[in-house]
Amino acid sequence: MESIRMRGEQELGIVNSKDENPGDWYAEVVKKSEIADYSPVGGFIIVRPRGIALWESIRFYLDSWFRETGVENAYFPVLIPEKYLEREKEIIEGFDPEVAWVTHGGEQELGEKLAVRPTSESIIAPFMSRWVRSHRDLPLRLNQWCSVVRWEATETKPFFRTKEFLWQEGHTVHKNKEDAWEETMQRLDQYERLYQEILAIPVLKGEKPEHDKFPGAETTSTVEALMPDGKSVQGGTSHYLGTTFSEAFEIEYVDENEENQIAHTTSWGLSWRAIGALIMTHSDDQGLVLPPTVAPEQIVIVPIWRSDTKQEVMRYARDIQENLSEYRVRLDDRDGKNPGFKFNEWELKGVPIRIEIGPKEVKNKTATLVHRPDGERHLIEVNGIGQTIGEHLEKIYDKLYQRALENLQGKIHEVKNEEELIEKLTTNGGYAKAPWCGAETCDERVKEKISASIVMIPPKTEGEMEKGEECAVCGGVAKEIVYFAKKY
RNA sequence: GGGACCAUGGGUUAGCCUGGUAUACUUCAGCGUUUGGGACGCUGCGACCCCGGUUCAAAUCCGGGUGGUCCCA
Repeated sequence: MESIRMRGEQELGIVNSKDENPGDWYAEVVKKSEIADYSPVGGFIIVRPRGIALWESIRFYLDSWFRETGVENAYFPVLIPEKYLEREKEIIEGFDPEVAWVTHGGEQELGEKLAVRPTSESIIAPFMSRWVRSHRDLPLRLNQWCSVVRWEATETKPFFRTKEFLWQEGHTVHKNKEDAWEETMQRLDQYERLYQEILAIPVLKGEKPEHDKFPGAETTSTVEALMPDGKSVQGGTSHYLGTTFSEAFEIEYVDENEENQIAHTTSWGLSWRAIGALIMTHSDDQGLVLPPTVAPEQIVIVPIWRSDTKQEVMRYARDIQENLSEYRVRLDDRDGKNPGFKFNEWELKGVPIRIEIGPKEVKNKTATLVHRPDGERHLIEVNGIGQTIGEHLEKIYDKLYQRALENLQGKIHEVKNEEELIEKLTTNGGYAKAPWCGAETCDERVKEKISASIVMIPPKTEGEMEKGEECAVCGGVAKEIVYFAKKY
């Protein structure tokens, strides 16, 4: 970093520091690593191929897990008639302020305005109602990969908060509460798995408090990820909707005893915010850092030659490239760019492993291998390189996960009163684990004071609360332990 | 919901206070020389966020937008 600055006026790499200037740093990483650009319309972004590649990886894993567990993909239209949206009272109340409306087709004003979907319950539920007749039709599990629009006035940030975002939304119908609840938890577990096994980010699972549920939901469950700056990201949510939507849209079935029954539904979604969490968690002042699981290139080979050695170096490098064909590997054979330039460029773009090939490596039948996250170097035998690389990729993944885990573990603070809560969250960030009475006003009060709020209520199995505990905010009788945090 | 700062070729930037021909580096393209941590020479392309006002004259001053970043609630 210093060396780049001292080199003079040229500025190709990242100049903002993640610690000192996280906002500018994030914007700079996103743009210079060719992940995304800003759109001319505020709050929208243009996602470039390297960015979409990340989304496609996420999609690939999640989609295959969904399929393995009985989910089918479908597609519903982007425009929803106002009447449909209005059928479920809480949906319209919850989303009304941020719905974008289509009022014209060409110059012609429409008879009924059409909502650009902020979520699709209200267009999917009526069709589920038509398709579900018998208990034999259940469970019905549909998912769609699409974008939704929420016209939030608040400040936007690429991937974390954009007016349009890509996501998947799953919608299911079940016979009873038990089945629906199981579904909700299964999807939440899959989100947890995505973060922990694919994105190298540890998460906490829990429920949202009553006043922060998805509109119309009985319960909203969440996976929360902690960013290095101490703010929490809601990484994915899974809702048990009870019979709210079944009642509004008449999703009923005939059971084994020929009795009419009301169905129970769920919905669950994960958006490209996961990409934001990914970038924010691992990247550094050199640029992007990606786990091998999602990196568009897992390995880059940089040949280093002089005119008299060029031919043999290049031949050797190509051999290695072929030996590594089971991985996503790129040979950077550009002329006119020297190795140092290439090193920096691929570090900026987050390629997990760099292989340096020069005359020395050719002579000794070796390869020099460098880990992106920390510059760790290894001189390895070219013999069996495929397997060796596999081991190193795993090592890199573990390094990233471990680092993120340490950040998380060091930032969960148990607090007993408001003073401690404020002190911990304003100085350290992270989570303040506190007893809470259940009143929204207490959450509001913390929000007004330090703009932190309850991000989740952990499962009851985690740390039973002692009898007679007091709410950390108002001192009243505490009902449960909750996690407060500042959030993205 | 309130406030602060910012906007000049693809990127970084000088000029703005004190109005007059816009500076440099880099990227990019071409040619040649080059390659173990951001090489060099020559040639070329390329910009004052938008709308309005003041003025003989606006990148510069004034007003209003739009976009971005941050802080507070």
